[in-house]
Amino acid sequence: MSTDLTLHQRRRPPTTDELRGIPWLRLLQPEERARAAAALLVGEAAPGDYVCRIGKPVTYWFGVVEGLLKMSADNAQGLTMTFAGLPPGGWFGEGTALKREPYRYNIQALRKSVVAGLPIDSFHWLLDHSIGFNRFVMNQLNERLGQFIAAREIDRMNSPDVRVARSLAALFNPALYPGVGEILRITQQELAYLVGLSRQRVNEALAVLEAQQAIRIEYGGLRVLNLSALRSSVSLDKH
DNA sequence: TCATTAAATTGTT
DNA sequence: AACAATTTAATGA
Repeated sequence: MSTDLTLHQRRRPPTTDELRGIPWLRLLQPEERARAAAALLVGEAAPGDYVCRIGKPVTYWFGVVEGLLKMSADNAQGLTMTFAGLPPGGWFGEGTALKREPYRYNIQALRKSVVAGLPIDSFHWLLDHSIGFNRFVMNQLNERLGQFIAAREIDRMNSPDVRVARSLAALFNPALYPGVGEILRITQQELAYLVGLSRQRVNEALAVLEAQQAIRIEYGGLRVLNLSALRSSVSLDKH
């Protein structure tokens, strides 16, 4: 199924097109930006590949340029809990990078993805020198906190329709994932892996959400019509 | 550019 | 889990 850390083998400098998709670069001063861009590396991750694993030392601050990743951890009972899906424009690992601690979760590619990495020394240099960068990281930490709390709630909910709705709302968070836009590129199979349901149940849940005018199903993805409806979605199950 | 074919994704049982 | 239907991507004239 998967091998380890192939990202760390074939890596290359990012193209200008890829740099455009990195949301925090435009918050930097020109000199800061030049320095960051020179340090950035990108690599490919095949489906099932781990970008980082629990316990490994932090070497990079990672971001998704293209594709889709899954952030998860195993709890004491050995069950896997998915915290978040990471669409393009999403950056993660700042908490552990800040403290130079080992990773606290696994990041795995759900499909062929392009992942960017900022070496941890450059990460700290930017923290020490750039106000814009600090703002971005602070906002990122704040939003992520809310997302972790939401993930725990989602995990406890038993209604599949609601789980799918909330997970979609999290994936669509414009503060964390400015690269997503109004169309979210995700297949129903990928969403099923993310939420922990079967594909046919996800398919059914999406149909319900479409009937509620919250989304529109499209081939290979979906369009979010009403984000707040997804967030506040409540179970309509019969007793 | 168009037509054909393969591959991916979705809808249903 | 399996199957058919649909959409997209790739190929070559």
